[in-house]
Amino acid sequence: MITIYDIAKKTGYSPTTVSKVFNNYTDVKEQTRQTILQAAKELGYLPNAHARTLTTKKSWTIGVLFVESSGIGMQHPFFSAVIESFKQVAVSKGYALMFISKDVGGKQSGYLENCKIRGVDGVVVILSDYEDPYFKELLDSDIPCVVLDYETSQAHTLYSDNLEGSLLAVEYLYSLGHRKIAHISGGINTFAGSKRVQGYELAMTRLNLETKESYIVDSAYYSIESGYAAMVQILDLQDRPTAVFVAGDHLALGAMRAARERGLRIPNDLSIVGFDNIELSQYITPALTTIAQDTALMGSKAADILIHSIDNPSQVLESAVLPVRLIVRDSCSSVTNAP
Amino acid sequence: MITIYDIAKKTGYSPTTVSKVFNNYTDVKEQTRQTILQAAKELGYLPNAHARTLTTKKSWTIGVLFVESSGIGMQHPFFSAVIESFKQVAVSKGYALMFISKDVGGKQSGYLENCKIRGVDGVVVILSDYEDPYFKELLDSDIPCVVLDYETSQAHTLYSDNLEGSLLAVEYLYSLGHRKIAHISGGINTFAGSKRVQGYELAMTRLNLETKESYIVDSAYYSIESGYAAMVQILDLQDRPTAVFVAGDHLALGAMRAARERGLRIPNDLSIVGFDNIELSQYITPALTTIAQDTALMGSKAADILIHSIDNPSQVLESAVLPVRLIVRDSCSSVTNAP
DNA sequence: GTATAGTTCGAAACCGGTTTCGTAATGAGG
DNA sequence: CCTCATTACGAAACCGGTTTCGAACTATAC
Repeated sequence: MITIYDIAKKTGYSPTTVSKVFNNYTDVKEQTRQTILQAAKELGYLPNAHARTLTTKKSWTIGVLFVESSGIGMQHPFFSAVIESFKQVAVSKGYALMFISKDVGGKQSGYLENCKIRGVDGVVVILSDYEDPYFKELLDSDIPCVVLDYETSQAHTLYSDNLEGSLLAVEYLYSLGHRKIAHISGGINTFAGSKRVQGYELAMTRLNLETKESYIVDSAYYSIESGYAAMVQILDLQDRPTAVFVAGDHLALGAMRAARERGLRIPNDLSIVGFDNIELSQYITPALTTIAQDTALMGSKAADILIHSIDNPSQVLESAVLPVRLIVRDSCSSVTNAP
Repeated sequence: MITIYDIAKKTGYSPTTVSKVFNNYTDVKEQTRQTILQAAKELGYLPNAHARTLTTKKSWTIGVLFVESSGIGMQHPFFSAVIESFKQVAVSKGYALMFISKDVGGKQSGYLENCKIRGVDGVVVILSDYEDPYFKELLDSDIPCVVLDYETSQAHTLYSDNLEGSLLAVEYLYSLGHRKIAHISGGINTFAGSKRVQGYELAMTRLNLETKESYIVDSAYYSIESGYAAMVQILDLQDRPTAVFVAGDHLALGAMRAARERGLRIPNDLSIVGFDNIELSQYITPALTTIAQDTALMGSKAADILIHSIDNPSQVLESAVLPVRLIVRDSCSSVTNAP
């Protein structure tokens, strides 16, 4: 491995001067700078990030804390879309992304511990379970964090306007003539899930619609199976709804399947609105009407906030709620006048 | 930050001895070991990975080189599934994953350069374009690499039996009575794509079926749009096939849409077999019959191979081809006897 | 009591950089 | 020609660990 000492030896300058060249110090003559740069190129010198980090305390590494309960991890389309967008701006600013896990080498140790050992400059957090004590431990620390899809006063936060999304969905169904609108929730124990339920309830009362308790069925996960089970429950109702607002596209997929198996046609017999606008939603039949989150914006904005916070360790916490939009496709129809 | 020097000061032992405790040296008395461990716990000591890496030359970090041409990166379901599985075993063995990018801080520099600067112990590579000169540069280096979905004599490799997959697909269609079977390729410039074409051709000749040139249409990417365009081309053919083996599920999605828009019913008028078994494929209607790769196995095996290669830097290159299997769903039907 | 072997510990060098601070060389001004 | 301010450079300490090697100390054998 070529070090600055090798360059120093070759050029006759000291390691100090060589270091200064790479750090753009002004107190080095232009000519010597060129000489050193030239020698570095000839020798194929590459800086050693670990050595630099050791002295500067800056690793140019951002930790990615990215866990979701079902364990599919990176395969989760929403999560991975956000991280991909995050990564692009982080890389452009010189940071590398490193996955943070709970245990290192088989030994359980916690996220914070890992972050400290690895010396990350900041962490972007995207979890499905924000009750995790190891996550809280990280939050309580002084490592800059931006947490997504969650609300807390302890870190920078960024989330979509889930409430508004629910309003859009329910109002849209209302505008189509639906009055009996049910909701399949994505788990009120999750931040987004609870916001979406809230939004549903708010919309219903605003529209002067009765919010029956039986019309809200809570599914534990955002999985297709959960959606299926939830829809079965709804279809067994005495007073069946004409439309269902489902808190996630995966859930909606399962819900649609359940409806179909019961012989219901979508959208003719039952209208469905999803949430998330995952890639699949446009390719299924009928294409799913859904609420889209701006994952690209969330990722890039998260990176901006985090990096800014790393550069300026001020106390002010930034927080933003991102706009959502309704994407109308084919899974909803006007309610017929026929009984 | 608490260092071993702090522990040394507190316990009265030397930093050397403290270090030895954490590295399980045998020449330290059990009692002093306990004393030091106790002090470490009380002080909240955490090792500094960068300092350790600096001397040991081992970073306990594995680089993830993960790019695909359409730029969706992590959102690619196959890629992300493999990496997720890879990550699990890597983490369990004490490694952290770090994304390797081509440029650092806006400056283009190449993968190899990044790997060296960051001092990764090895790299797992999964690309759609293996012609990238920066990738070749990495291959030529002495950094342990395991490359997925590709074949090369310069690194450990791991890929699915694409050829066999094509055979399975075509033979299945044949068994259903199809004789006019077309193929939408996923780009012969990609490793998997070319293998799948080869497999298609091999199957056709084995079955004594004529392989018309017009029956193979090459699509540049594995995108839905490409599949759509390719299918349009096929449907314009004089002698239209009764079945199409499509080299990717995304392509198949586009192909199915094109067929549907032309008024063809699947599977009644046209049978389709896909490749990859992405999550969507089971939820579309008709559910897609496809060839499944074992992504979990690929990821975990890749990790095993790479880590073994890091631990034993021998010259022998491992290579494995992973089994695929046909997943029969609803997108194929027997060919009718009617003309 | 001495020789020998085994146990336990620490001094010091090293990994590859950064940064402070001092100094020599250079140039400007009078 | 002398003073003073700049400019250009380097010695040395430091970041937080690891590792070699020698020394001191203890235990065992004779």
